[in-house]
Amino acid sequence: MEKESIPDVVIRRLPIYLRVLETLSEDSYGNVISSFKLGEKSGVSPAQVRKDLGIVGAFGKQGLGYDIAILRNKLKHVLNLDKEIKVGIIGVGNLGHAIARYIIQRYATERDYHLKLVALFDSNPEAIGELINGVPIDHIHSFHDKALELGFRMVVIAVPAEAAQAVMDECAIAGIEAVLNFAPIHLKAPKVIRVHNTDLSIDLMHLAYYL
Amino acid sequence: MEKESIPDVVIRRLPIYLRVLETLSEDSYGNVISSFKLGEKSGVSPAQVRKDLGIVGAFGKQGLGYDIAILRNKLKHVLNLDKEIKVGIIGVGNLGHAIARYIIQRYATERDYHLKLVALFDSNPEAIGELINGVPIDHIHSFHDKALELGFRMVVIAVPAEAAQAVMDECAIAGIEAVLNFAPIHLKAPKVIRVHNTDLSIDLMHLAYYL
DNA sequence: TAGATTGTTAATCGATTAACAATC
DNA sequence: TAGATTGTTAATCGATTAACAATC
Repeated sequence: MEKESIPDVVIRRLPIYLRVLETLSEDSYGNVISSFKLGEKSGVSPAQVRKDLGIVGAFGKQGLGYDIAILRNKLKHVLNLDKEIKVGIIGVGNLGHAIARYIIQRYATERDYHLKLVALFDSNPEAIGELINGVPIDHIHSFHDKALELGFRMVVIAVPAEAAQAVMDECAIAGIEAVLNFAPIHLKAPKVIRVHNTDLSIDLMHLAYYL
Repeated sequence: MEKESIPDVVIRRLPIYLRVLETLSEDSYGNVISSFKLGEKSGVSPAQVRKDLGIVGAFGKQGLGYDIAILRNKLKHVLNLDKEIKVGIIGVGNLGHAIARYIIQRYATERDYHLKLVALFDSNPEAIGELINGVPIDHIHSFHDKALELGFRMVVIAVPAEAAQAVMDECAIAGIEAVLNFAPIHLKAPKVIRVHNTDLSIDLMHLAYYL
């Protein structure tokens, strides 16, 4: 249960399990799912599922499986998703726009979706003030103030590669703790910030190998 | 050099190395980069870089490092990126739109960007016929015909979760070989199709653990 | 009870790191 | 030559899989 004791590979699979459980949740209380079925719907082996769940302290019943509602709550708790998580987006171009709308829409339509978009930033003066589903675009200069005012600690970076390191440096100063980086560049960050990267082109190039 | 002999973890890092080399390429021929510098700019250890490059058959010179132009070409060749790769997108909502524009824009502005968007598909009759930077949106019903006609073997799925498995089944029938899936669901596919998944919500939930 | 499925251990497999002789 | 950096091996580390006793 200690932070350091759960390997990142395991943490990475928890949201996948959670996603499966969420699609099952209508008919849930008292209901049960086996590691076989959960694994099948997650693309993970049954043994792996049981190992992962054991590691995070989620246990089932022999002969039956895991109680869906209990498991769902447990996974949410481990992932910090039992409280609302505020997110800011820096860079509101094509991709930033799409990401913003995606998060806002899921928050609006799914009870129990705990990611809330609270701020948008861009450097283009033309864009400042524009509302995306009610959330205004602020100038990047006000990032530090807004971060403190609104209290978000998670940020999505969707600016061009050239601007990304400067943005990351700003994040570090503002005390941001987690960054999802869509800019196609490896960012330097203090160790206290957790950075994950995702890059469409890299994914496509990776796939190209298998053609 | 045999397909089966290069582990996927290694393949996954090659586009990252390539991305770094690309930013260096202006002043390249005859120029050289060490595993230390390449590793630093990639977020990978120097030992790892040397191991990876050795595995794919890219070699440097002791005391100097790797010739940038030669290494770039080698990596492109290994990744199949020395030929043009045609890509289709299924699902042209927010995300599909953004992905389409991103690929088209990079293809238009970067010499040496070998991913070419050749087709877009959606099921919404309102969208059919619309052009995105010159590429028309076709009805999903014509997917099979268009895939054969245009000859693309790589597809991005950006439809809602409910529609994704049916789309994947269509891909299998049409002989698609590589799929990048943005739908938040684990898709079943024949083993001959390589499927990679990317899901914004899962990335954010993963990060939430570290808050 | 009989059948099913867990939780956990041990075995296997694979990836990363360290180290250094070779050599440019 | 002296300094730098590769290529590769061996050691370490960590993750996955198999198997099965425990037990619902």
